[in-house]
Amino acid sequence: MTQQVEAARRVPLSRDRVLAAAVELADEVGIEALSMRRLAQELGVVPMALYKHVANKEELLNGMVDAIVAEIDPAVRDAGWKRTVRLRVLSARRALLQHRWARRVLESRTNTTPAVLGYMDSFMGMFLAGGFSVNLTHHVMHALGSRMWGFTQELFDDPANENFSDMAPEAQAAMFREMAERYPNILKVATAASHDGGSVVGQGCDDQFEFEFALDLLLDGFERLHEQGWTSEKRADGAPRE
Amino acid sequence: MTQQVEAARRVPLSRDRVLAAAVELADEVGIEALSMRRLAQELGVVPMALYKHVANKEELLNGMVDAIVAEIDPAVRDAGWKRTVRLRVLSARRALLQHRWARRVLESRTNTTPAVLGYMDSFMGMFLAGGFSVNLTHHVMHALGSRMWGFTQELFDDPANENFSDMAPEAQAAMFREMAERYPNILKVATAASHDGGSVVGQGCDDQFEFEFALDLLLDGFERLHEQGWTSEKRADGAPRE
DNA sequence: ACCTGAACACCGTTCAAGT
DNA sequence: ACCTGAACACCGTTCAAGT
Repeated sequence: MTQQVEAARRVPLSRDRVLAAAVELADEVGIEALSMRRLAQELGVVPMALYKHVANKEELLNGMVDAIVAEIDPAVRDAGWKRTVRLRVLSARRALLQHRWARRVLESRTNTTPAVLGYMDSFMGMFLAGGFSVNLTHHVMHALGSRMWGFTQELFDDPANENFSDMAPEAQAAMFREMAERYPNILKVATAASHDGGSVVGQGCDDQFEFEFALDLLLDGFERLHEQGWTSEKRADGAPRE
Repeated sequence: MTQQVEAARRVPLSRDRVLAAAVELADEVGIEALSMRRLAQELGVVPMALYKHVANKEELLNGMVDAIVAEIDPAVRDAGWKRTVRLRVLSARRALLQHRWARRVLESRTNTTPAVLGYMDSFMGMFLAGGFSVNLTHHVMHALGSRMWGFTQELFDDPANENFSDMAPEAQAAMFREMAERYPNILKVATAASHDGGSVVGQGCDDQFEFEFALDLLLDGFERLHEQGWTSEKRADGAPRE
């Protein structure tokens, strides 16, 4: 450990080394525990030394996002727009899932970086190459939203009922009764979902399946609109075309 | 101002008063400037006084979310599932848009509160009442994701090009050339979008339109699956039913 | 028993003093 | 000119001392 620090001290700092260490540290201890001070300590330098390579913490986070975006596979060629888009999204999903902090950081970014813009540009290119009109491409990008990054807000991120299995049987029963009374529909859906899944509550959802379910619903919808030649453009008289 | 503080000091603190003040303060100064210390100051009390009404900051944020969720209109009756769901989502959207911090706080919450569970429960109820199977209801809820809260991650939140119009003409032209070279597709889509919109870059997107576009794509998809009697349930031999 | 000021263990970042 | 320790202005929360 001390050896690592010593070795690290010998190699001169660089922006890349700072970013790589930040990604690694966030992977290990979580994004909320990633501070400039802690990162500096990990690199064996004084906190202020970081500020020569990143302007501030905001720029550090931008750089970290770029590093993750770089891990997304390039678009496959000659596969048809639908398959190309689908594969790309699932590749993005894989990259983002490997760094659990990446989703939140990406969402919180307001200044889009070159890497992010580049990804979006190539993404739009897949639709345009597939014959989509510029107009439809625009709306379709909005509809995908953060799904183009391979994620959507999962409403039960880490279900709080992880401790459910640790609870005493009578406490479980009481919670069950309360759920049945106050949230009958949730209970119905949750128990059905875990039917062939895992435990009674929680763990029942296959995130990957749900993600692809929604993705394919949208892609099918896009396909239908594309075939119809749908557009949101107004005609000269101001009435919508459709 | 001092009068307000004086008046506030006279009324005894309560959980509701703390939460209301927190919502108001977040509306005014933004969520990142909302601190326990600042909130206490606004209420004319010592910071530690807050801890008698909320266990910690996390619980304060939970309470704030609940307050916003309470602003969402109840489901309309006898309107058909599609219309009911649509109206509810758009009502949620209105509530969430009135408090720009609410989206981020809602997303960051991991322990779902009773109010949030109640909303989700009534949301599932709309599909079930519309004749959806429990199975389809489950997947459909996942597909809606955060859209059921009336928002989706807008990829250009506050476009950084707000300052674009402030730039010198030659700087604008240079940026334009760089965009054309590095991000040709983004440029194409952006200029087309702002065709009947506003300026050349940015301001071109009607968020409300884009939101409803995606929402309706999904609702139409749900309708189709519902009519087909789609299900993800496995048959006895383990093969998917469809 | 209740209330609260001081203190603790952190932040990101500035700045001036040291080399 | 470069580097960096101390300092500034904050956090959320603990805790003991005061009433």
